[in-house]
This record gives sequence, C-alpha cells and structure tokens, in this order.
Amino acid sequence: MDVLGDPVRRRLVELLADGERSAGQLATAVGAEFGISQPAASRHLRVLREAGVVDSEPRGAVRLYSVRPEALDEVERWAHRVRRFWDGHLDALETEIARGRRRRDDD
Amino acid sequence: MDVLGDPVRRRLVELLADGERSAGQLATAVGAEFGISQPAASRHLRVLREAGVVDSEPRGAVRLYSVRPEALDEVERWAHRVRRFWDGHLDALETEIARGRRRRDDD
DNA sequence: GGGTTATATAACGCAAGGAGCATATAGGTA
DNA sequence: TACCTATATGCTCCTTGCGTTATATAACCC
Repeated sequence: MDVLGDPVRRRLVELLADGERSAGQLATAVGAEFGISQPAASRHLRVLREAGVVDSEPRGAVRLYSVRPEALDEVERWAHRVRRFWDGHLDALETEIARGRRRRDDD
Repeated sequence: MDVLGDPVRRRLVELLADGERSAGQLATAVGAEFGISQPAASRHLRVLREAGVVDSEPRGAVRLYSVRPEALDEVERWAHRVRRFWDGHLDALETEIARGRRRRDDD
C-alpha cells in the first residue's frame, strides 16, 4: 500500500480504471501531466507491478497494463475498517456527552 | 492521501480507530513497534494533523488525538471508484473472451 | 517558584526515492 | 538482414523525508 503514496502512481492506477492501456499510452499521459520522461513512467509501472497493484501482459510489441482489483480491495477495506470503527465510537461518545457524563480520562 | 504512504502513520491512524489517544500513548506505541523516538512520532502526528487526517485537542497537560473520518472517506472512495470501474470492464472483457473473440488492439 | 511530565520544535545527518540521459532488448516490418 | 518502434534498465545526480539529539514551551504538583 506504500506504493500508492506517490501521485504519479495513483494517477496511473486511475488511468487504468477505465481499462487496459499500453505502457506507451500511460507514459504519454503522465508524462504530459507531471512532466516526466518515459523511463520515469516505466519505473513507476514497475513499482506498481512488483507491488501487485497492476498486471502486465505483452501484446505484440506493446505491453498492456491493467489494474488488479484485489490490490485496491485492500486499500478500501483498510479505510473502511478504520473509519467505521471510529464512527461507532463517535456515536458512543456522543451518547455519553448527551447524557452529560464527564469522561474521566486517566493515564 | 500521500501522507498514508508511511507505515508508521498508517499505524497511528489504526491506533486512533479505537478512539482518542494522547500523543504520549501514541508515541509509546509506535515507538515500541517501529523503534522510533518521541520526536519522530510527534512529527508523524504533525504530518497527519496538517493533512487533516487527524484532529488534536489539548486536554490539560495532555493532547488528545482523534481520527477525522472524512479524510478516510476520501481514501475509501478513491479505491472504490477505481476498483468498481475496472470490475465492470473486466466483466465485459471476460464475456468477449468467452465468445472466443479475439480482441483487435490498435489504439 | 522549582521541579517534573507531556509534547513540540530546531538543527542536522543520512539514506531512499525519483528524475534524467543513454542504452539495451525485443518485436514488427520492409 | 536492417531499421524502426515500444519498453525496460543502468548509472548518476539531487531532492525529499525520516531519524536522532538537544532544547523550548506549557501544564501540573509540591
């Protein structure tokens, strides 16, 4: 999940959300948006590939990239889990506050 | 969202999923898990704070941190959006493959 | 006030990551 | 075979980010 900490890589994943794209198309796109070179884009793709976020398959002279949804499941579940937990506690807390109970906060 | 690219910060957010914690409790926890010092933990908290992922409120001599669920909504929605888009395309693709149709791929 | 605890900031060093250019590799085509 | 396109890799440089130690700030307690 660390790999998605980079904006270029997140953008690549977004682009792949619409379906498969060739390395060249992706490189052109992020190259234009972020002003980086083809090798730079290629290296980002490698990081995503090695992290299992994307998949790649050679199709003739071109290499097609695609998202592996399972990888994103992990991200989504993480955020969901953390958020939901807290929402629950928030409710509980508000209930207590509504009761006018002062929370004792030791240690 | 870049801020969650760091494992220490993700852990801090996880810890806060259970509810508010003091800076000291958090520093002790991640200090033990990752072997980092109190100032290091404090800086991570600052990054999270400035990114709007967490909130902090002084409670006497202690400073309580808490998660801001909205920030996680963003993460969750991003992953959801990307994943769902692709799931749709995946279905379409599989249908075509099942038909034995060879996809001609020239952009 | 003086000491102690809790937390943040300052100053600095170091390692990792990301960028560029040049080049290798591989496939497609004439 | 020779050449062109597509993509990846090697090498090097530079910036960014994270860590540490020392210190500042602020509240609490005696």
